[in-house]
Amino acid sequence: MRGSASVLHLDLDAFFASVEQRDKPSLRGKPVVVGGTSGRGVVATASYEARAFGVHSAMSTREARARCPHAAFLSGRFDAYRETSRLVMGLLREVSPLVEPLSLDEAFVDLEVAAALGGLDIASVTAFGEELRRRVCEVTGGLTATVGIASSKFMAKVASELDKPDGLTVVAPGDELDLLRPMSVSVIPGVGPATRERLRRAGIHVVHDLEQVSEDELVRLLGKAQGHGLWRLARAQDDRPVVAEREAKSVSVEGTYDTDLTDRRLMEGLLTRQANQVGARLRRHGLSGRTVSIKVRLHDFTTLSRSSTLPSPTDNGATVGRVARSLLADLDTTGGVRLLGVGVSGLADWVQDDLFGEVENEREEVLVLPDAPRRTWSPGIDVMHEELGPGWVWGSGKGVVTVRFETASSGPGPVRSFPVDDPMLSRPAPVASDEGQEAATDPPAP
DNA sequence: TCTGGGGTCCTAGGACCC
DNA sequence: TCTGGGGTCCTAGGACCC
Repeated sequence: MRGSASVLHLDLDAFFASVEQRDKPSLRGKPVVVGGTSGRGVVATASYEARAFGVHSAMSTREARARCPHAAFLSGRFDAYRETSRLVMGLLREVSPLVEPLSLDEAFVDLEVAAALGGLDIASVTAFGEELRRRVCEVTGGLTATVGIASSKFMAKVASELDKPDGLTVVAPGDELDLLRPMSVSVIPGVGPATRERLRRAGIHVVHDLEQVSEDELVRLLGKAQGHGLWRLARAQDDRPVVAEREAKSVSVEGTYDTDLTDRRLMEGLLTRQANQVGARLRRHGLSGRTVSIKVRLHDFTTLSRSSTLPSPTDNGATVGRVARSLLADLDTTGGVRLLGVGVSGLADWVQDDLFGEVENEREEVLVLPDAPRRTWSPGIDVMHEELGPGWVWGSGKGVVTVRFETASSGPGPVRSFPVDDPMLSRPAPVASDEGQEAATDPPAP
């Protein structure tokens, strides 16, 4: 905890949904839900208009549809979110060299090293925060952000929760405990449903209760790391620095399927494809890793993981796939599998020279996947019509795709329907996804 | 027809080494 | 014959975060 309010936390409000409302004028002021739109999807972000109907993150999309049937349900455009995030992070780095992104829509900024800041008194940091919010809105084409400023990361994050959306809260040094004491223990990062329940059983509900418990008692209750950490945070003691560069520790791809898988050959084919995506991603970031893991979620939601560590790191999708399939071979999947995933950890930030040419003949790969539809019209994605111009998919089904023709700068536009295979209609090429790259960058068959 | 995807960190036990 | 520690690596699972 510092002597001045010099840690800033910025949170873009309802980020995914707000990007959609910016780019789709007909959705402004309306409930928008971004997330998985198929059978087992969950909500990633709900606009505030949808939250008014009780829709929130992590809720199943089915439940969200029941609560707010008239909302627009969109599958998400991650290229657009990444691009908008890039603009915001760039702006933050202009105001301070020390910026720690937490996700696409959140970051800490260290104000102690910020340029153009008169002082770290309350009036100065408040003015700074307001100016930053104004510039975020400007650079993103109208998105709002909520800012919290305080003497530590923990308190800055708590502060940014207090006046959402489109708000600013500064916690003056010295006021931390008065603010914290009456709050639920779940304001503390790391206290989720399981920890909250253990604390509840011990009669600990709010931060003030936590403060009364000895450090030894907390360690006994929650374990070493969490016990010590919680004891400190309950006293607003937090000296974690803002860290600009954090290196990735793992890379993974997983998927949940609409119906449970029972065919082992199909599972192997899916793992193989995921392994190739992991390999492509490793190579794109100049990484390689030694430990290959698979994740298998059974029909009853029990989740298994298996891993195997190689003698030297790899970024080769075929190698990852071979290990992944052999790990699957040891698991009993009778009853069905709802999720499969492949990951690589133990990363090295160097690519190993392939001196021996990967003596692997992987071209007998089990590719028994059903042909993917040539074009899929997920709700919300951008499309281009040769005569009508740019628009977005409103919905599709029964061989018809419905498009609304509008852009961020056009005002609400008209809706038209087309056959799904209409040659006039196309999807703009993705910016930099894993799709289609893995096959081309795998080593050729001997 | 409950329950995503991409991550991080921690714990605990066993192997292995000194 | 019996008795040690400590440290590191690996594996599986769980909690948590956005």
